[in-house]
Amino acid sequence: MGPELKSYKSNTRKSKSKTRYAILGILTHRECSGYDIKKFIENSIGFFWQESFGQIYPTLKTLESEGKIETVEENNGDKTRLVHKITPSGRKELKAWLKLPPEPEVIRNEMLLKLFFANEADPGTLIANLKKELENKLQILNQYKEIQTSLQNSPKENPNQIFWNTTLDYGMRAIKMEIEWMQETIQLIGKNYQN
Amino acid sequence: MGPELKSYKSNTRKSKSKTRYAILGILTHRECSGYDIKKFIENSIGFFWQESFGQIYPTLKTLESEGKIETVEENNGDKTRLVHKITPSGRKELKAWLKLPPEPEVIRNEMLLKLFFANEADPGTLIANLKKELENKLQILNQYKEIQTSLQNSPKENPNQIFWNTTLDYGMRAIKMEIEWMQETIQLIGKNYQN
DNA sequence: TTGGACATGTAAGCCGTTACATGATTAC
DNA sequence: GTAATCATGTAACGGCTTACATGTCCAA
Repeated sequence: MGPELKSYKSNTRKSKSKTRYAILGILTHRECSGYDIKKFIENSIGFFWQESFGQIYPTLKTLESEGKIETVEENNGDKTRLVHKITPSGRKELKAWLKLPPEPEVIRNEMLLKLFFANEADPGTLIANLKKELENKLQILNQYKEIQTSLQNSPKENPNQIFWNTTLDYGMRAIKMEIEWMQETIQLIGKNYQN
Repeated sequence: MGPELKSYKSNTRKSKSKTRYAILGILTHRECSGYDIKKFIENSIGFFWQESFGQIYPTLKTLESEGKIETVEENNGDKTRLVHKITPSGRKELKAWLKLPPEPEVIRNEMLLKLFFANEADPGTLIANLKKELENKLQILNQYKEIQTSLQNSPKENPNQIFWNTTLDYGMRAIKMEIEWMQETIQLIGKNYQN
């Protein structure tokens, strides 16, 4: 029973997974089931953050065992929902994480990789794929507009509003930049092949 | 010795790793050692693609065993370099991959995740972190200018030039967009806290 | 009655970083 | 002489997607 049994673990977390923080953050907003969390992610932060059930459910178990959340079974009829609430300890951990500067991201953009090597590609397919990609981005822009609506439908006086707006603004700018770049790039490359 | 021994494997590749294509693409440009490949990635496509030695060396072995590249030992003195060349079979696989539309990316932006939950954050730290991030981005913009120089120092008549330029143009636009967004967001949030 | 949404979970297996191991050469 | 760069590799481990498994409720 020496001091090595004390949880010095909490100071030395080397885990890189941020799933727990995404969950804790959502639970500050409202109590949720795992299923709700997935839905919330999809229609609010889905354009810059994704989680699968395979991550969410086990993480919820872990968070409960650590006392960061409290889980209550909610029954109506035969149907069971596990509703999770953040605890003071969980909120503390979230706040501590929010203070840390974000870690550098590993970025992998397959479209750019293909374009970089496009001298080996078939010109017709290249341009067709870029146009397809442009269509995708235009559709995504529409999805953003839906998220915008969904975020603005939250109650007035929502103290999150300014942060949700700036976050979404980032996404809007990013997608618009991509659309402009694609339109110009398709033109430029098309012109290049005509000569 | 039935037909099941034939390499139908090549049609059913389920692997998601694109390391092999990055390597094959680079080897169309020039023959390289694994070390060279890492360097090339760092100072040309590093802003949208990263690979570690732990991926590169084993993938080179695999590619050689599949006949997609040929490896020759180059000795001077005690020093040994393994120089890899792409084979016709390797080039064929690269071309086939280039035809496929890029797969949807999983995007995870920790900065945006933190901003989204920033109502739980300490305002001072939040703004300090955003400013730090802005400094990072300004530095990255400078790195892009170095890559620009490095890419333009390739021999004239480089048929890759147009693709390298458009790729870099994407990066430049992206980073400029981020810088503008950060400057405005820092202002906006700062103003918000004063009231 | 059938499909879709709600709801929770597990397990396999790939992917990729990181740390480790080793050694030569070059520049200061 | 010593630090940085060149050079090649392996192994552990964690992270995450995907597929699978199971069952309810509701609407068309």
